[in-house]
Amino acid sequence: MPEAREQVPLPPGLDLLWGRRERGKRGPRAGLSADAIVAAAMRIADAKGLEAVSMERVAHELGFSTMSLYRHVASKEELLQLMWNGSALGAEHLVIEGDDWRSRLRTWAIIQRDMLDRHPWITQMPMAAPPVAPNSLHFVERGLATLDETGLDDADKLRIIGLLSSYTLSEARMAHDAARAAAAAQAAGDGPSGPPVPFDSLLRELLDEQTYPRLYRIAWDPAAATVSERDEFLWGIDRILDGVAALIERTRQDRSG
Amino acid sequence: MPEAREQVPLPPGLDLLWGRRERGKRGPRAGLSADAIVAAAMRIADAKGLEAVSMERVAHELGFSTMSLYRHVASKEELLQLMWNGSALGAEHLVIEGDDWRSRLRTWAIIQRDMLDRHPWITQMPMAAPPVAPNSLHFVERGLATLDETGLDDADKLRIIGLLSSYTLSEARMAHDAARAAAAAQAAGDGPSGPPVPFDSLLRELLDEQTYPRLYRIAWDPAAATVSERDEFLWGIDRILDGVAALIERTRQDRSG
DNA sequence: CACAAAATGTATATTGGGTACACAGTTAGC
DNA sequence: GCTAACTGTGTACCCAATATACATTTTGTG
Repeated sequence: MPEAREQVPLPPGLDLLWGRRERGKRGPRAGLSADAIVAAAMRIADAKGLEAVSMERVAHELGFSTMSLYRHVASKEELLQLMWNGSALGAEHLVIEGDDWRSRLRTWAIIQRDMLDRHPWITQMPMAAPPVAPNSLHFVERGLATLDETGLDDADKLRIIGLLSSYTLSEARMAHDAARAAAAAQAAGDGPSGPPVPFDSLLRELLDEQTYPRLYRIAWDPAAATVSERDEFLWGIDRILDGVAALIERTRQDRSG
Repeated sequence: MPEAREQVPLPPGLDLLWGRRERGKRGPRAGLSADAIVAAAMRIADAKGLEAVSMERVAHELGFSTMSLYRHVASKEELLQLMWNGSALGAEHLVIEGDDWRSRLRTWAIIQRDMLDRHPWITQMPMAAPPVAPNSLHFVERGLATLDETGLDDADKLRIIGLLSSYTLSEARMAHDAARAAAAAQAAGDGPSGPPVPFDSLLRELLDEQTYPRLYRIAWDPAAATVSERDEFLWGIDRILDGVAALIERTRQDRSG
């Protein structure tokens, strides 16, 4: 792999992402490319989970030898970075409809959540660095755009985007973790000890009333647990949007007052 | 390791956490214990990061052989679960001061953030299952208690706790990732290519005005980046609390109206 | 046009980490 | 004292990432 054109030294992987890694003209035409590798890795991750993504497996999927990947990708960590960026593919052509900032911002958050659900492995990725990938930044840019006519200053807009992203990412992660755990329990439960125990009865089993009075009450409330995870997620988004609305209101009053 | 007492089958690791894994009386007195192993693993993780925690290293730290750990801990994954629970040690004796729900809940969130900062590896942990650990649940219970006199119903209280937790966890994760990346760049920058590039100049380098107009403006704004990460975090907490306040207000009106 | 330089793909080997397994020594209770 | 239930350990195996050296292909240059 040739050195990056001499400029600001980018963190590993970012040079490729931003098109700053040049390939020489000599040598055989490459039968492989970073894009193909990333696509194969994403296919595997979508189908079998992130832990199924090994260099050997990706290479095999493409019909090449394991080591051939290293001619196009510096390390597995870099490959993961590229997968992250790949997951946000299409953010550049994203158009968000909506009359007011609130419905637009809500849609933006939902799109992000859907993206995470489409590629559940994203929430499992060990991220060594803040994701400064082109596609991610496109998506942030679209988020900022939803707040164009709110009168907020730029810093606050960015903070709002960060707030919603943090929450969305975290909720998706928990939901995916739970789904994985359920699937694992399912698989294990096929064994000697019968079917797995659902989460609720687990809590009922473990919580005693003295130590955890409030949780105990919630665990035993028959009305609980009727809300889907997605609705729980949306509930949280709406609370945050309430907070944003308050901020916008206050900002407007400050300005006119 | 003996089988768990016959009851509801718990996910791996939880039986130990909830004191349901019995040890026989015969045999030599154990020189090792799950607690000691977890403590050693946490020491290593605190000092050298989560990736430094290997079974070999933990065992060596304790002066035992690698395989001895497996007499007390079923797998590395279980050890990680136990570490997670260990990080929330002390939640049972937590007392949160404050006159109104808002200041109490704010304090609760800050305590959680401080806990995560004390053990940065928590945010790196691959969590295969929702954390149903005694200490974590204690902490949740304390969070619910801050909302005791708000008139909210239980389900909403739990959602609020989840919302704040999600945000806090996610923010801590990003902050730690960034810190790790900076440290890594520091180490790498000692090499041939000189000192590493700070995050801001990186963005200025990469963003072009046409594609990312809003981000471009923010990146080049001299007034930006003067706020500490902690203040950014608190800003988000306050937005969420605004949203919670709105919900409480609305709930009270619904009830009286 | 020959040939050196620059690439690509691959086989081999090393390293590191998790863990199955068998065995030796130890202790409680019959 | 005998035995079952333990504990700690050495050895072996497997998997995954990746350094290295090599054969092969292409290109630009003298």
